[in-house]
Amino acid sequence: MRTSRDSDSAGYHHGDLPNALLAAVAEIVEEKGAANVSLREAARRAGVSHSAPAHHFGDKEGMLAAFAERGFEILGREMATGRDSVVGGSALERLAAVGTAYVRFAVDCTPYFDVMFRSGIDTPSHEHLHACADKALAVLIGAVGELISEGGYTEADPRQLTVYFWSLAHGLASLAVDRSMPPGLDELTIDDYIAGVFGMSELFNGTG
Amino acid sequence: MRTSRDSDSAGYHHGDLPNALLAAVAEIVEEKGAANVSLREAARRAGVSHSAPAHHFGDKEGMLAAFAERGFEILGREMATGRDSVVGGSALERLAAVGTAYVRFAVDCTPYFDVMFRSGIDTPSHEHLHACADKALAVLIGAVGELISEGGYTEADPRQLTVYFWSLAHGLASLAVDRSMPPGLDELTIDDYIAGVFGMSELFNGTG
DNA sequence: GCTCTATCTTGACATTGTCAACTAGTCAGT
DNA sequence: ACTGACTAGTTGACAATGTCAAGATAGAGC
Repeated sequence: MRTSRDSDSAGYHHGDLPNALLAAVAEIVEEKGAANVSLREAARRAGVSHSAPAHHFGDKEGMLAAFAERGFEILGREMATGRDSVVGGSALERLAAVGTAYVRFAVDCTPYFDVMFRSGIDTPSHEHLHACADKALAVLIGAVGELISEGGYTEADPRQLTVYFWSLAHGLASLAVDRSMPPGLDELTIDDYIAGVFGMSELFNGTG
Repeated sequence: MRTSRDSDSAGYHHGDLPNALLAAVAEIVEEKGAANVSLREAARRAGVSHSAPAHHFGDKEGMLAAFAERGFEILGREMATGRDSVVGGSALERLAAVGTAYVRFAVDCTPYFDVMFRSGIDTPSHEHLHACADKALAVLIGAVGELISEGGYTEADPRQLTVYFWSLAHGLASLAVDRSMPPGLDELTIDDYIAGVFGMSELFNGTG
């Protein structure tokens, strides 16, 4: 009978309900914020009954967790792409590119960022989500590792350095996402701040 | 008739309902997370009817905004106290103390931090809240200003430097609050990371 | 006394998350 | 082709929530 769903997608009744639901989630977060996502609204937009989502995601947190997983996959890809786009550069430049990709992801894909980090979802309690998060962050950890081995920061604690860069990227991302800069600070663009913040890191010149 | 409310507090029926409600909010956020705060639950804990909160805070967001205002007041005080606790130190040391207070606030007063930054509340649309936020951040901005004037960073853009330190503090605070450090990173304590992250800043030695 | 106003209560309504029971397609094995 | 099992989705119900309108209550000012 193939309901209203138009075309090709394979599957049983709907076609590909999980994807349709997650697409709806993205819409809703964009329109009304991560706090106002509801299972029923997502179901409505996907054209199914109000309790269909539960069969795929269990409950509301499950749906948000699935959405967040996609976010971490995208984030990981973007960071890797950023890193690889630096050819012939230093380890510090590659690390800055990873950080830049992190912030750009938050700004360009705010719905994902919001659900991943600011929706109150308990990441560690969702096994697969937790693994996705670790996998994405491995890109950043790897870039820090390269900085240590190639950049001569042999005395630095890799954990400290990782948290330093991660904090920098995550903090700037958070500030950029809710554009509530104090007066005077909103004159510069996000890109200015990205360049400025990661440019500061260039003051590290192997003396650490 | 003075209902169940026991003692001294002044006022009409309840005594001091706004304070009682905000105290209830703190409890609820601590127990069930910022996403699970409800007007009715707060009313229940304060011993009033389910729609009493609306008369003080308008709606749910209004209640969270009032709670967040308190958070910004505390945060501002804590940062100022941190700054003033450094006697005879450099501007950079005072700035590091401000940042440390920021992170400690997030860790020690997580309910406030969560509602202020991660509850989906739209700060700019709440005038008084916005002012409170600006006032608190003025402490950080001031400390950056001192760094520039006293520390010899005359070529640095104060906006860039502010966002740099703010990102660092806010990012570490966020990471610390949801303790989802990747494997290996959770061996160090929050205090280790605070010291490490703000210690990196000491690599800035007036050459910027 | 009386009125006025701030404070709080009651009752209602639509929306939500979740659960149990049910229906409808689809496939494997015979 | 028939049966049974399984997957996908529906229907109906329930308690909880945010919000609104209307009423009740208590203190202030006169």
